[in-house]
Amino acid sequence: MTVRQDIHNSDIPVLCQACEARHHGVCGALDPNKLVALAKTSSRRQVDAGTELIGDAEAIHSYANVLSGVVKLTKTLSDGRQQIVGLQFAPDFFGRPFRAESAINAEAATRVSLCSFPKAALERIMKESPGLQGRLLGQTLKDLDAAREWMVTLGRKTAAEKIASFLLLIARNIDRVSDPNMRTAAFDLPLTRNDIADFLGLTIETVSRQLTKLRADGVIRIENNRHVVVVDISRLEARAGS
Amino acid sequence: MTVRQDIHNSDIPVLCQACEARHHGVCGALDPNKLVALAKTSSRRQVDAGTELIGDAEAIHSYANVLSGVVKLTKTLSDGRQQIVGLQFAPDFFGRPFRAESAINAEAATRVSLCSFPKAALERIMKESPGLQGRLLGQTLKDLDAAREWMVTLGRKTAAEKIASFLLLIARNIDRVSDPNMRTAAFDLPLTRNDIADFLGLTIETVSRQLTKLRADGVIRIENNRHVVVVDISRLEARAGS
DNA sequence: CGGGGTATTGAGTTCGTTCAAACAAAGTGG
DNA sequence: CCACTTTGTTTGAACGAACTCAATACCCCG
Repeated sequence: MTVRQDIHNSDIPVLCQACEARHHGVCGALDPNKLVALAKTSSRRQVDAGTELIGDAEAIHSYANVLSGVVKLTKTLSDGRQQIVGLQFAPDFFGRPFRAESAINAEAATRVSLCSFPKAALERIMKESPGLQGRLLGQTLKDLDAAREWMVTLGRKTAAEKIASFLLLIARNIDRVSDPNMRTAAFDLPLTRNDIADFLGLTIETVSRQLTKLRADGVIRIENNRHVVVVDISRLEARAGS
Repeated sequence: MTVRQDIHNSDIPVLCQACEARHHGVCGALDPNKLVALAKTSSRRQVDAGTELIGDAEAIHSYANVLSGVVKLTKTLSDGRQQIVGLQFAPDFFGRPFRAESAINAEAATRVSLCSFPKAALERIMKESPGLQGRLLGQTLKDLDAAREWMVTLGRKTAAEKIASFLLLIARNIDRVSDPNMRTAAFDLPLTRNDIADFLGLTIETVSRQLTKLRADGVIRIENNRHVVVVDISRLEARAGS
C-alpha cells in the first residue's frame, strides 16, 4: 500500500496514516494535533494467540485498538466454568474507561496486532476532545448491542442455531459479508472448538457434532479443522433462527 | 417528604427537586440552567404493567428516567421465542442514543413511573454539556457490564443457579441489599413466572419447580405467589454459583 | 515416524423440556 | 351470590437435546 503524501497527511503521525482505526475507530474523532499527542504515547505491538491482555481483577493500565486478529473477552466462575462475553475485531477499541478494575479477562484468540496507549493519556485527551467521548460511547453502544444479541442466542437458541449464528458472526466480521448478494464466504476460524463452546454455552463435543452435521448437509465445507467455506450463506441464515 | 427551601434548591425545577435521578442518574451532570431547559420539555407519567414503551423497529421519540418500577427490555425471534436482555430499575436511564431505530422492545414489567423527554431536547443539551455525555457513557457501561454478567448466567449456569442469581439480582435492586451484613431480604417479584423464564432462558415449569425447591429447602418463603422472603442471603449466594 | 495437542465419534445418562392436568385467584355476568 | 371464564401457577409423567465419559482419529511439528 502506498501512503498518500499530500499536505493533509503530512500532519498525521506516520504510525496512524495507514491505520484503519483513524477512519472507523475512536481515533477518527481527533484532529491532527490531538492525534500527534496520543500517537507519542502509543505503541504498536503484535502478540501471539493465548496472550493475556487484561487480567480479571487486575488494574487496567492501557487501552488499545485492535488492528488485526481477534480478542476474546471472558468471564470465569469460581469452579472454572468459562463464558466468552465478547469478541473484538479490527478496528474495535477495547479497555474499560472509568474503572480501576476490570471484571473481565481479555485474551488474544489469534495472533493480534494492537495499538495501545496508556489509560492516563487517553483520559486526558478525552477531556479536551468531546468527540472522542462520543466515539467511545458509540463503541460501547455497539458492544452492548452485540452482547444483547448474543444473550438471545445463549438463552433461546438450540445448539444447531447457535453454531449457525456463530459462523454468520465470524463470516460478517472476518470475511466482511455485509453485502446481501454475496452468496458464499470463506475464512479461518479465529477460535478453537473449546473457545467456540465457551462462546456458545455448549460443550466441545456438541460443537463438533453440529459442525459435522452442517458439513454432512452440505451447508459448509471444513478444511484442516480451521478453514471454513460457507457454500450458501442464505442456507446458513435459515438455520440461525433469526 | 418535605422539600428543602434553601437558596440553592430555589433554582431547581420543582419537578426535579425530589427526583432520585438528579443525584444518581443522568440529570446529575446538569447545572440548574440546563436542568430548567430540560425540565421544560420533560413530563412525568405513570404507566401500568404491560405497557409497551419502545417497540421493536419503531422510531425512537424519547428517552426516559425510570423513577420507580421495573422496565424489561426484550428481544424476540421470528418464531416467537423471547429473551429479556435487560432490566432497568430506578434511577436508570433508558433509550437508545444515536440511532433512529431500536432493535429491542421496552415494556413496563410493573407499574412504572417515568420522567421522559424528547430525543431532540436531550441531544441538544448533550452537545452543550459534556458531563451529560459522560453520564450517558457511564449508564451504557453499567448496562454492558450487566449484560455480560448475565451472559455467564445464561450460558454456563444450571437452572437452580439461574434462579438463585435472579433472586439475588432482584434483592440487590429492589430491596437494595448491598450491605453485606444484611442477612435477609424481602420483596415483591417484579416479573411473572413467564418473564422470569424469558429472562433466564428457561421454561415456566422449570422456574416454578426450582422456586418450589428453594422453598422446600427453607432458603426462601413465598407468599401470594409474588412476595418473596429470603431467609438467609448467604445461603442463596452459595447456590448462585458466583 | 512418533508424540502431543486438538478434534471427532460413540454409548449411556441427565437435566430441562414437553405435554397434560389440576389448582388458585380474580374477574364477569346472570 | 354463585357458576363460569380467564389468567397465572404448580405438579406429574414421559421424552429428548445436550452432557458426560471414553475411545479413536487427525494434524502439525520436531
